[in-house]
Amino acid sequence: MAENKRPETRVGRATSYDVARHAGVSQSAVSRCFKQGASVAPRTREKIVAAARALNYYPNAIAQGLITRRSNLVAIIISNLTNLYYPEVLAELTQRLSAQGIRVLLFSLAAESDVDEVLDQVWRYRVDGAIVAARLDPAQLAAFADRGVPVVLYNRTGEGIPVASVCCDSVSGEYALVDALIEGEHNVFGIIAGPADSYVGEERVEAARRRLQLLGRECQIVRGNFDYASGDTALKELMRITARKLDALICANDLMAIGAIDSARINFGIEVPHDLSVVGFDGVGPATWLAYQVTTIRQPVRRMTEAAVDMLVERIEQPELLPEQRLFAGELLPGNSARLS
Amino acid sequence: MAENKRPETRVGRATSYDVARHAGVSQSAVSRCFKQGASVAPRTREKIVAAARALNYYPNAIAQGLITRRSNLVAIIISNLTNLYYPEVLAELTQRLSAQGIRVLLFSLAAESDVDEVLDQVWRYRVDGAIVAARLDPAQLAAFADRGVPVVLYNRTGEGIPVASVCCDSVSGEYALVDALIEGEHNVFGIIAGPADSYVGEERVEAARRRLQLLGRECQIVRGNFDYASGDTALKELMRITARKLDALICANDLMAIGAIDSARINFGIEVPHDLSVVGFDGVGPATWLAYQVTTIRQPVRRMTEAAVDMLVERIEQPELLPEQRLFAGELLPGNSARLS
DNA sequence: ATACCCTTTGCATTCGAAGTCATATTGATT
DNA sequence: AATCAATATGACTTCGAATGCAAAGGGTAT
Repeated sequence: MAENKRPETRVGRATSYDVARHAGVSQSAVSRCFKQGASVAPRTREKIVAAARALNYYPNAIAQGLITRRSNLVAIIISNLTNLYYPEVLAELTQRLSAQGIRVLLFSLAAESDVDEVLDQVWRYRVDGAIVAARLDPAQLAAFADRGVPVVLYNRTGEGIPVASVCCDSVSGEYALVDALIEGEHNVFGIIAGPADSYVGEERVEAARRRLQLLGRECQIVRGNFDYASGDTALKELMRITARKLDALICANDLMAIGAIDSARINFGIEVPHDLSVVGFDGVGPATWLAYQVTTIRQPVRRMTEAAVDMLVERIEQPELLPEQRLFAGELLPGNSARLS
Repeated sequence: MAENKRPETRVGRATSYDVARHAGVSQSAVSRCFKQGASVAPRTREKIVAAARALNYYPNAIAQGLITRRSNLVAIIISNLTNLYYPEVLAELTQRLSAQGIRVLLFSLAAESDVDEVLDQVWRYRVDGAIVAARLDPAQLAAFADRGVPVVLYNRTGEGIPVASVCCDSVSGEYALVDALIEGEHNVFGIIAGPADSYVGEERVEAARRRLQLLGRECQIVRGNFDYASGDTALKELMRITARKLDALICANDLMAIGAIDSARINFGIEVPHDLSVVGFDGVGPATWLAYQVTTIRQPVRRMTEAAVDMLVERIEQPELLPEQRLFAGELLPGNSARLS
């Protein structure tokens, strides 16, 4: 400990060679020492650990990635983080992957058209896998398969192409909502759809429409884009179309439901749920706020993210595993934004 | 083009050697071809580009990182993504970094105590820099300096230790809010603070308290934890303490302000802003919803994220640059949750 | 003491691209 | 045709850790 200079004055960080020299062993020994289950004598290990600590040594994950062909990186590709629903998903995914010793390379799309540029980077970083909550076209999905990079889609499917995916069941969810509304004796139904390029959006609307049709009810559909303002706009449009007769409103997500509720109360002086019942989908935080208590389907985010991570890790370890789709039922939150009986 | 097998049957992806062989040139040539501004004859370049395309070649960023000692990775460390304010920041940062050719390694903390484990990984991946929106203790900050990894703190400072940071000015923001409330002739002031370990939380509360004191007003302070439910709880507590006389409420963030507004209206039948004025901080999406229209300070997120990325990139390129603090004034959104005059 | 086995250890090579240096090619100039 | 500069190209080494293989060490049984 007589040295008062830094152990190694070089600019870069200590390498396994530095540690080896300091401990009087070979580089191989250092490598083995940090590898779980390799044969190293206790005395040697001690010396190496001491040297590593003295030099502040951290193995270079980049070099490890190069030689082992395992980057321990997973790409998470999310289209619009501003959708209130995704932050929770992202936090869950990140923490679960961390727990598995996997790091997250995050890609957030400003526009869906940026997917190709993102994929370019994904290939370069030799990620071990990817979790995607964005629309991928068949060619893009094929690229993953070609390269042997496992993918798990989140709340999307391959739409014909076999890909592993985790989804919340739109159909059973919407059926439950529609059935509950029917119980509540509503007459004039409206639907606020999501943007046309949203997979779950279309699925939810289609399911609701079909169920209503089956039960012999007409409905008006207006398109929104999943945000608060579009809930307001769409509600106004529906009020116009139905000559203010609307009394049951199905929204493709909670945020639009909230926008519609506010609009109904404030712009039209309508009481929710007394005069108008509104239901949503997702179970985001604000849906449970006192002012809204939206009747909605809560997605089991924890179970879904757990499934996504499990499926991905499995496929990284066993690339030959076949695609599998896992569909989780959501839970009906009765809330207080709809008369249900 | 007579081959109907894949160009290269190996499991891994094509390397620069494969491309070189296919194009009949050396590996060096391939490397140069993909490097901006290197000398390659047009004819050679064509051959290489054609070969690269044929083999579906993407340079291995891991290998590049090893040899150049530049990973082009930046760590983003965020404590609680569920804070409504961060998703927007994260999306902005990610997109801006992408535009600079930098990839994001995301770390989301479940608990503040996980920072050391996260940093361990940060060192291993040899990130070029980090943007941190989480509490770092002096030792952790020193570790960044030791390793020569530039950091930019987001809405935090080094609290004595010099570090580059980007913040929204709590003091001027709270002064503006307090002054506006004073204009509105309020008498009984309450404050809902953030959690004790939040830097901005403490700063905002302290600023508001000081300003009130300066103007000769007393106030009651109750601690919340930045979420909706704690706004509700804290409001109840304040109503108890003040024997329902509370008529001006300053909340350390918008989410608690919203919780308090809902609680006041629904649990106490109080009219906001007629009987109670509530102000927040941040300018998150829900603050502008029709039902709330929170009077608040909007953080200039775009300018702040731009500054954070610029500062970081500058420091990656010129490590000798000294720490700099950039403080952005927020904009007072008058809203409709407070009587201001 | 010898033979034998099992654990430890080091040497040398490998991953894939970048960059240094020396050589080859090209073209312009005389 | 000879000369020189400028450009183009390839051979070789490097980054830092992992690993196959051979050799050395340590212990036990004979």
